[in-house]
Amino acid sequence: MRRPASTPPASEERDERPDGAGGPEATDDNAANEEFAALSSQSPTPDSQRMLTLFMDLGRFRSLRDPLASICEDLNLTPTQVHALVWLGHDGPMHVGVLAQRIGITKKTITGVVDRLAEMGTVERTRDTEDRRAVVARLTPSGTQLSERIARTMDAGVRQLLSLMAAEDRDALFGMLERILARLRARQAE
Amino acid sequence: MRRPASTPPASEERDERPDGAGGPEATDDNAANEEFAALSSQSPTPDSQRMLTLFMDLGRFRSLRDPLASICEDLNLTPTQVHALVWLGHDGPMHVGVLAQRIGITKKTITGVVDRLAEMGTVERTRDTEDRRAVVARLTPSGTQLSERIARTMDAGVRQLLSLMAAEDRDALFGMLERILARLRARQAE
DNA sequence: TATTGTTATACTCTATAACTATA
DNA sequence: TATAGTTATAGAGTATAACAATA
Repeated sequence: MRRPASTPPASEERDERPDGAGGPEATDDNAANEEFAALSSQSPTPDSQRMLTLFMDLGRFRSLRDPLASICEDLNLTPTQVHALVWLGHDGPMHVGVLAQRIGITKKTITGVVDRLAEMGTVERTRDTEDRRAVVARLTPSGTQLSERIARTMDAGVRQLLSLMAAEDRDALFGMLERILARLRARQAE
Repeated sequence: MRRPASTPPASEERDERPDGAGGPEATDDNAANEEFAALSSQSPTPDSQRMLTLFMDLGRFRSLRDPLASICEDLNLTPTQVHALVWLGHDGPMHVGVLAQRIGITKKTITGVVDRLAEMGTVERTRDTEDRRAVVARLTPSGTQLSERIARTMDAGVRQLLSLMAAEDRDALFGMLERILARLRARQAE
């Protein structure tokens, strides 16, 4: 899964992997990367340690590995497949390269993922008439049905989380997340 | 990765996969499962839909797939390996079965994971003298060093998140998470 | 008999490298 | 030349099934 542990970085020909993959189009995460490098050289703060401890404690109740893992179990899908179906259901048809960005995998990997989704009849490929190099992935009716089922399960998970919170905490959380989002968007616009 | 898509459930002989895997010892997630089944049959609420929209919007900036993905990149480790090292570093030596629970994989899978970690010299196996069936995994000095490096990177990620929030929001979030945790613990104690 | 792990098998995910088609 | 995807190859993750050792 990883490089053979002996291959040198060879940073020239590497496939772009926009991990902090941003807006609908390209993103410049250079600034974000530099910021993170600066942060990495600094020391933990009381706040960051407190937050990490909370995360680990929560991880004892629900695995931190993949929030969508339980959905995969029930529907007999892999995490990657679930993420692909969720994004296609939420945003509609898109280039497979963009889909790869959303999921957080490379363009080489997305080919096989879309292959298998197409084989099971949930996704179909078409060529973009504008740019004939590009391949557009789109949900089939059966895939739409499946993605809606996933969305319902995700919604139930969210309701389970919300049921653990008092009403005022819920409202506070919404405001908090919206402010974080506004910051991210402002930073992206730069 | 999944079952061959044709195998019947055969719910008798299946390996236990405690996805909501709880405390240090066994957990009864029967109650939690029943509650979730009840939630799944209900409809989305304005709150749950608002929350889901926020999640998806955040997912455009940072892939929702695995929060630790970027650490894997840098250190040339897989997500599963990172999670194993994090838990062993945080909680100390433990039975490989417990480690599997923490990560969210089955006991069949943990064997290969620990195999590879042992090959790269970060983890070693010993027998539990109390229960000679059980195998204890423990970090080597080199593994401890690596897990500390991962912890520092995680801390930087947390500081990056906190830097997006106002001081009062940070305090509010801590209180919120602590109350959620208290609820989970109370429910577990039942 | 029940529990803890391991082994064997098969499929999926993933990255690297080399390639094709289009811009 | 640069970009969007695909193909080929190989290592790692994962589940099912069958098994061994211990309780």
